[in-house]
Amino acid sequence: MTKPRINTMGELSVAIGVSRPTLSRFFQDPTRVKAATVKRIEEGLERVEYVPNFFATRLNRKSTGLIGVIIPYLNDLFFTKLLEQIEKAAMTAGYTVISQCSHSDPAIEARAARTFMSMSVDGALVAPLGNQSDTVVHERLRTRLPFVLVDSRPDTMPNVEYVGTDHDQSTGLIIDYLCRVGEPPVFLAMPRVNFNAVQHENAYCDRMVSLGFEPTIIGTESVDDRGHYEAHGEAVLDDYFSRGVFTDRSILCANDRVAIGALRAAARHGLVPGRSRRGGLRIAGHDDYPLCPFTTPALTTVAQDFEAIGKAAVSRLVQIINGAETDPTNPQVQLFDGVLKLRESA
Amino acid sequence: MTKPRINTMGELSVAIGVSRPTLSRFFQDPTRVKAATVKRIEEGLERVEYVPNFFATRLNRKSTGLIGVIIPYLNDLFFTKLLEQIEKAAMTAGYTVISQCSHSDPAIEARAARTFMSMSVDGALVAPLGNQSDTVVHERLRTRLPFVLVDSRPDTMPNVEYVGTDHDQSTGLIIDYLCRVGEPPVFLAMPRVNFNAVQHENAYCDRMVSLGFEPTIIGTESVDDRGHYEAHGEAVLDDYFSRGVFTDRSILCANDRVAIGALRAAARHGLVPGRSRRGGLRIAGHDDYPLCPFTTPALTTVAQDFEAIGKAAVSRLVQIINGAETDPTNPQVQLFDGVLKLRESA
DNA sequence: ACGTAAGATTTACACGTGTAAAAGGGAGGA
DNA sequence: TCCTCCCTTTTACACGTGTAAATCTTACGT
Repeated sequence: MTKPRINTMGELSVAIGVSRPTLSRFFQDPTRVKAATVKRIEEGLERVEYVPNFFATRLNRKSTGLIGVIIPYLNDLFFTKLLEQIEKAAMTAGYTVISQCSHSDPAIEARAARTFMSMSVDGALVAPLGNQSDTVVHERLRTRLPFVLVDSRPDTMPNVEYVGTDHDQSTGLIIDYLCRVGEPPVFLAMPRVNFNAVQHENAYCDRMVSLGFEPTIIGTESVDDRGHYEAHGEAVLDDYFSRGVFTDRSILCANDRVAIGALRAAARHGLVPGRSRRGGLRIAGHDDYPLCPFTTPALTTVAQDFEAIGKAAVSRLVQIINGAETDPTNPQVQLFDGVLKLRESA
Repeated sequence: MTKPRINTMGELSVAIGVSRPTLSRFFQDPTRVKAATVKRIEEGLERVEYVPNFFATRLNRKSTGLIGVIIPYLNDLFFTKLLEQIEKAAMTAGYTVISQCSHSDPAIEARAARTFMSMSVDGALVAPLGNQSDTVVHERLRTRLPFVLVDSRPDTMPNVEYVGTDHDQSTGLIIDYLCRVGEPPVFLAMPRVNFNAVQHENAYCDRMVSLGFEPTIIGTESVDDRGHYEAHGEAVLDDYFSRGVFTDRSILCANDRVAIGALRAAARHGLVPGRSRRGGLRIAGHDDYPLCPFTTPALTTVAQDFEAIGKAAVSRLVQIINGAETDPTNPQVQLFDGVLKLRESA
């Protein structure tokens, strides 16, 4: 029933009569061993149980086959969806992902970075925490390892490889739509914990101005809330709605989680946002959070292409790992377009 | 600006004039080194940059200080919330968490288990995939390492330590409430991909029978959907509602994600579930998914105590790691009570 | 000045595997 | 039969740290 357990390659080599270095080659790449020997080894492994020691194998290899990934929050489907795509892409590329979460704490983010360095990961993929991120930490990672930023990029680090969404395009897309079909939108911002937050605001202002409208931004005053975006959206709009303000306007939210809070505020005030009633209240989001099709009303938003971003980030990182040149004065930046998701809320 | 980099403890020891074994002790536990020496070492570390090699340190220690955690899905706030609590608890207990996601694939789950064994993690915490989980994999982990199951427990593994929610209690709680205030509920099940699914159904039936009502279960026919619970809930109820069935009943959903789909189905049919209208449609969920307060109407549900479960799981695992006896014929099972969250939908 | 003990150093070996160089073996072709 | 080539084995060393035992240093009390 329970196969005898073997702990070292040495024991294994005497147990199945194949030399240890041959076993070493076998476990790294079976094609480097004669077919007949492969068969003998595999038969041997049927009889005993053995897994090569992870630490011993990585200790001497030139490449550890590891990719480190840092995401800022765990309780946000946006990042988990991104992580999911990254893990899948890395797996097909033959890498093992070590993922760490910052838990919105710069100290933990720094700790994760140190772990990666001490593990000699082949490269690191980082979705930064935001304003609180310790730039020094990222800078150190960048100079030590192949390093690609994902999702958002600090403006203090213009010299970093980056993969994300083209917010000018994606935000422009939904603004154009909103303006085409009804009132130009007010922008419900999120707390400026993130570089994307500012970027969103700017993209909104630029587009509004270029369309000849006056930008109006609300919801920036509320500080922090460490990722409680829904509560933020609800609180801000609840305040305005109860004063009778914005109840018949278009409201573009910084992201879908804020928008979900906004929908909630509308419902509390008996307002039903919808694209059908031209001229009335409309609410739109950004990101295409997985739950958007199931909100009431279903949320109109712009989808980020998680899969493309995840794949591109891994692919670029692997390129750098394999020796692709990177020019700090002119880093490669890949921006993906958003796609309009017309549903009911706007 | 950039401090000189040092790669090995040997080099570091000559650089700051402290012997290598002393440095080794310092990095494991500074209190084992005289205060004056600690100061000297720390001053030295100010001048140069050095991190101990992760693999080399773990290679020889009796304890690696690592805890392996496996969760089935990443795009489910339920599990990420659980993982978050586990990571925090582990961190305060002085352990480093290596988390892996099964991505609903038994092969990946098995691979993660193998990784843990090869990394000699001190213990493993596993939220199993469900029916598709390879029991042999769990069994092997259990016999090799301190091992605790979380969230759900296969009935094929009655001999495992387990921490989760008391579903009889939590489901009973909401059934009692629903029956007390209105019609006895129909149970909208989820695809039986999970042991909890069956357990929920059973808990529902038992309670209904003991209250003298006839249990009615719907939604079991739909297969798989690999975690698309919302779509499942919406599809099932949409079908019933369009035939005019269950439009004025109480509907208890297997979990909140199913319930969110159910709310959506109701909205599509112009139905507004709510506890205010006694005798009308009511919809309730289970788990207290973080978005529940923001659905329209806000979802009445039973909260699982993520924090308690995460802490208890880590704490129990650490006990076992530290030598606590475990009796396979009588494993410790810790079940936490759910808490009723009365909101608007029921 | 001496003895003592706590902490530091030295020495030596261990962990389990990677890897390179040299030596060995077997199958195929002439 | 011999030679050649490919694969395997042998041998030897390396990786960076843990750890135990013995020795040394230092400070302290007398």
